Amino acid sequence: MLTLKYITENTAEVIARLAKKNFDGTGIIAQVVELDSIRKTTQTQLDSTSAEMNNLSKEIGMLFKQGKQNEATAAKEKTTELKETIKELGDKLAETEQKLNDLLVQIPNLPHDSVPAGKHAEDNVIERQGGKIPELYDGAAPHWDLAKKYDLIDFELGVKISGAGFPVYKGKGARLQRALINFFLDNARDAGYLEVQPPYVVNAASGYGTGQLPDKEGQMYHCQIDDLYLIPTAEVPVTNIYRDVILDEKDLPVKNTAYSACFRREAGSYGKDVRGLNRLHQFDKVEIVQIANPETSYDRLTEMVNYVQTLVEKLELPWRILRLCGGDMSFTSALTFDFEVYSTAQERWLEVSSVSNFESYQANRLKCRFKGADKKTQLCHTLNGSAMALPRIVAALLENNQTPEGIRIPKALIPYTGFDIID
RNA sequence: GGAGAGGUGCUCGAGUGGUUGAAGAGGUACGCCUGGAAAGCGUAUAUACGGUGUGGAAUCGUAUCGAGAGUUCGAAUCUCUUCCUCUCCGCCA
Repeated sequence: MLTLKYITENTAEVIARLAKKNFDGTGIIAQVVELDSIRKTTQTQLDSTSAEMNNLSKEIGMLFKQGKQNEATAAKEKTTELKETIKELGDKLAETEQKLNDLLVQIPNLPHDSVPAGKHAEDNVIERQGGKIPELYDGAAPHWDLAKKYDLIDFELGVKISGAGFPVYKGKGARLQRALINFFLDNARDAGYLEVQPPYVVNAASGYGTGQLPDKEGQMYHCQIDDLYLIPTAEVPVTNIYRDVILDEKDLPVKNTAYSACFRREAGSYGKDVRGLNRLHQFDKVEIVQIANPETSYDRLTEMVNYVQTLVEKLELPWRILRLCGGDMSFTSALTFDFEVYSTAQERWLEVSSVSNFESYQANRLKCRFKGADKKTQLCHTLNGSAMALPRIVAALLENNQTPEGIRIPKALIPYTGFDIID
């Protein structure tokens, strides 16, 4: 969330910038400002009353030590009123802070200046593109047909075992998955990311830390008995490594990568968007995360985007990078680039990666800070990106590389698959 | 799952009701000392919020000894709840 201080010191600017995200902040910001001033005066009153109480307690202690029982007992009587005041002020402060927090979590992150205005996906700006869209032979098929033809993925079997959206990968289909995971992890390692294996279930505190809770609770699977959530992305456990942590400035940027299965309930999505591998309840993804110095976080973002670009290039897929407009960006992001690859048989672009700078929005919730030479602690910037999500990559690989003889594997991937064609 | 022990600052470790934000040690930083280094000596070394205040600073108050609630004039110290760790037993990939 945004910091209270920034909001109250830059109200006009905050409201103006929120408008780019199509968020009318006029009312809520006014409420925040008012509650904050109540909070401050209450805090001041509480502090001075507590100070009075502390002094009185010390006096009483001294009096008892000196054996002046009567004076001590007399002094005790004075504390009753103070106690009540402290209780009242404390309750008021807690209540005010709760209200403030409830408001703050409803305010989205401020978009970066370079974010284009716009309301929908059509308003996103194509940053650059590359690769070649192949011409398919007569009789070329969408990936769900190819998956069946070559017995790579069994969607019906997944329905029997779990339900829709939980496919079973088989044979070369399963090996292709494993190859891609290793390919992505090895590349990330070579790019300087430390590989970590995080838990796939997280507690509520972690969900709050990265912003899935409280508003997007319905998107995660919840194990009620243990009050744990299945992760929708490795971003959640990996970023939460740095919750309540004060890093040393010289250790920045922190670069982590992780493979994980991801679980998303995605309630209410039906139709062609969810056909085949386009949208699943469980899928595999390799994530990259950086914790950065605010001064250089946009350099880090560029670095991450360039890195992801090398992946789609090595996979020989037709790709393009979109700079998301204000209306299409996530709640928590300040600037997001989406990667899309072209799915030739479906004749549509598929989102395979989203790389974002959250600036201090997540870090504020996480309390992820760093301390530099000046001894001051300040919030880090957090960034993350998919590098990459497997299902749509697989969809595009199958469709774009199909030939009458079989599906050919891109060169860079062959050392990982151990085969060069699916036939 | 059963029985027991414990959770204190960057680390170790004292502390069973009263100037304890917290002894002592270690680590780290700066200074002194030295031809240089070690040793030695000195100083500093948490976070948040609030007040006063500044060019940067500084300074005062409040809170925090796993978390939450309670007893008390006063709690790291007592009570309750909860989370976690360790040891032994059981179960298990």
